Amino acid sequence: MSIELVLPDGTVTCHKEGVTGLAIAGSIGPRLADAAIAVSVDEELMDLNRPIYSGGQFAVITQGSESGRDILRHSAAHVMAQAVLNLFEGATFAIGPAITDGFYYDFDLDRPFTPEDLEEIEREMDRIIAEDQPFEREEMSREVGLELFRDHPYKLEIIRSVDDTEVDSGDIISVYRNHEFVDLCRGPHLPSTGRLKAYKLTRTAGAYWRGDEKRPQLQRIYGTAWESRKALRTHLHRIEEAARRDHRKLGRELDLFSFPEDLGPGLVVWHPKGGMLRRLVEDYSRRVHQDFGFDFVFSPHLAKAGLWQTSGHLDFYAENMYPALDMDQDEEYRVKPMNCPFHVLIYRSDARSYRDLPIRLSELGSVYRYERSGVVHGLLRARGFTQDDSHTFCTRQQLPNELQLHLDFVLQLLRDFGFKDFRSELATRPEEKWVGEPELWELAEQSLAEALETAGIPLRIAAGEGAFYGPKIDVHVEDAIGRGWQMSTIQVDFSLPERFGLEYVTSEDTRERPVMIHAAKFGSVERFLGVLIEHYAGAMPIWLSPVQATIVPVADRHVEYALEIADQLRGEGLRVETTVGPGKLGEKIRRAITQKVPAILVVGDQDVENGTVGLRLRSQKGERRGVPREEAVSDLLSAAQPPH
RNA sequence: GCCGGAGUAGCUCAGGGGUAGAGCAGCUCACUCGUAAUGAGCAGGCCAGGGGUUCGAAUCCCCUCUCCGGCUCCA
Repeated sequence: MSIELVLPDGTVTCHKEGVTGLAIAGSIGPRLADAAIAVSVDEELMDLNRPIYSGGQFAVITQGSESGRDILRHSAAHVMAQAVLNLFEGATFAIGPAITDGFYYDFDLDRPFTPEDLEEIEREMDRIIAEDQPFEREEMSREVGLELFRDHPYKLEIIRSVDDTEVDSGDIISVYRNHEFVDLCRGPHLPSTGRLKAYKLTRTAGAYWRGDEKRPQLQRIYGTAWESRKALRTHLHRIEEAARRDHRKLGRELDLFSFPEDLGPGLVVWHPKGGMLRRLVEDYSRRVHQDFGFDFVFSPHLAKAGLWQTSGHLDFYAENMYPALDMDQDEEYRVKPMNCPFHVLIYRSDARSYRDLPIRLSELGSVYRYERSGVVHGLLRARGFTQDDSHTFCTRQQLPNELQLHLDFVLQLLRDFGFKDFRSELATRPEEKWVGEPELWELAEQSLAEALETAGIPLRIAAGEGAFYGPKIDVHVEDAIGRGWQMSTIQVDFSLPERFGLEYVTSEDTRERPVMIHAAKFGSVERFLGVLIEHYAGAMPIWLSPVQATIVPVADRHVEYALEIADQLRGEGLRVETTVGPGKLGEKIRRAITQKVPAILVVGDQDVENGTVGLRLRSQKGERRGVPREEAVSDLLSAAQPPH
């Protein structure tokens, strides 16, 4: 019997049944065979040496590809587990997948791993790799598997939970064996351990079995593995680069903000430079909200517990809320974790007609959420933060247009701050618990999907992952070093209008419920600034720089001229500082550069005489001498224009 | 909250049972200088907080707090 395999370029090839992926790769080209890690037939990944019995779409998975790396990392995880079981008496192993940029494996043993343990494990891994042990796939019945792993309770649990449909023939599980080591595994794997060229164990951590804190805590070891030493080095450099950009470090170095211990975890104070940066971002937000037809409202930080009862937050959000405050007798108050109930009350403060809709209420609203002590992380995860929040109330007919408008808004905003690559996630109606009408859900989901398609934003549909009260989209950006961040969120809500009994009068003089759209464009102002600082590595675009230009006089006799130029720039609305006082020229310039000031103007004898400046811009290499003063001013002014 | 690591001057870090050190930053003085650190001097610490062991604790032990890396959750 022969089988037909279709190559990615459309070529149809014929092979004997039972041919291996490696043989096919070899028949295409020897270099391909060298780079091959696995193959796929109709999307099903298979080991290189596994016989193929059915035809279909055929592809070779090579080592530099993402799925090739996944396989490599998964094999690295196996080798690490093998090393750990060899070295640690009584250790048992749980689960060890490939993850973004690396892999981990969870173990249960009577003590945590130490940094020295990692070195020893690496040595044992090196030995296993040097032996070039082949990975051999073996299939067996569930019963045989249960017997094989009788000493490893986590494996038993996995075997019992394996879905019948996962392996074609129902009751069959697969394991991979290399020398003395055997692990339950779907595969595929590298042909042999010797193919692991570059890996590194990076850190240890505690992790709950199946991510459930009620279950045993295991000891996790993280590692990373790459197809070459060079790729590994590049990755380690990227990690260093990320550390260099850490907004907490830059926040201190650039004197933007701090987290004083006396305040408490997750609470930030903004220093003058950071305050300026934040104000610029917020001013931008207000401007664009106005452009898009939003109205501005304000609300307090507290409300009676009853409001949170009506809104439902005390039912499904209580664990993130701060405990009740006793203010007046018998009356409890709660600090707000969200702004929506306040905006709902504003809507409800008057009888609304269809002529009033849509009503778009916006607020830079500070909220407080109780985050567990282990999760706070600088500006990215704080306990007190400010949302550029809005709540739009519209008719169901207006919903598609409104969603389009919100998405346009979000994309303009993210683009204006220098983000170029977006993707988005659409969370649709959950299977079980949900409110509203199915047609409305569908309309909302469709409008969101269409809006994203029109905008050309890659979309992942998270089927059934929506909240019970409505579908939502999250917009993620990719930063300058390729990390993804979730920023904006647009959320449709069929529940709150119901809970608060919101209505409007239609043109037929009947009553209808409005639909509500929650939208946070930055997500949180703090978090957005944190991401922005990391994206730009602290070197903000000139329109956002707290100090846009530093004027440096060469000697004391040039101070007067320097101040004159500073005044002129300030008069044009630029943010300028002048370095008078002691210190050499080089030192002052160095300071301005390390403080990431985008423009440095040096003035000396020749400049005073000719009415010029020396201009050093962050965006250009080196400096320009003798630039006419007016030219420098107008250059700076045009460079400092905000995008909107 | 849980697991690991760590808290020494404003910052970055050394020291590790015998009464605290460096570099940078700060202050003073001198130098007045043309594009990434001039030199000298001065000042600065309840060694996170509390308890214990000891003749003696920054150092060893216990508890608490905070930070870092994860788990979980999310903006």
